[in-house]
Amino acid sequence: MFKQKVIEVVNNIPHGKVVSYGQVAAYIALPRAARQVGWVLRGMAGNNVPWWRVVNKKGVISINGNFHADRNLQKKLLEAEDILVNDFQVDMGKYRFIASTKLLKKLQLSDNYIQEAISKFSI
DNA sequence: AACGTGACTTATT
DNA sequence: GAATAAGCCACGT
Repeated sequence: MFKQKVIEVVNNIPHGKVVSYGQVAAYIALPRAARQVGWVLRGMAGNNVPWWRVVNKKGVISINGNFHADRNLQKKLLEAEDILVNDFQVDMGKYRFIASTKLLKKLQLSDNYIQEAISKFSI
């Protein structure tokens, strides 16, 4: 299930780190399903999922005053993990979490795809 | 089955 | 850079 995989990836983001939607999508072998990642996360508020560690590619909090969740809450949660949030933006170069090959293997990705996925988001 | 909707991304101008 | 356009795909109607 798409939803389950998203949850698994998000649950593996360490404290104090963030990932982008596209990153999560790439980690579940659907590199172009970034929107759906957000769609899943939309329903995750209140669950035991660190949804606030997911931001868009620029490191900006992608919530725009929706009623589901608000960006001030996300900002607050990030800051609670010692992540600097400046004008709803975090420094991706500093805080981006790069998945380990171990984790990606666990997600049943092929070896060559793993290399691709990792290099894509590395500096 | 068809269509609209995005907590997105990429390419183009 | 900003604005635009076009992909993208799970999901509800």
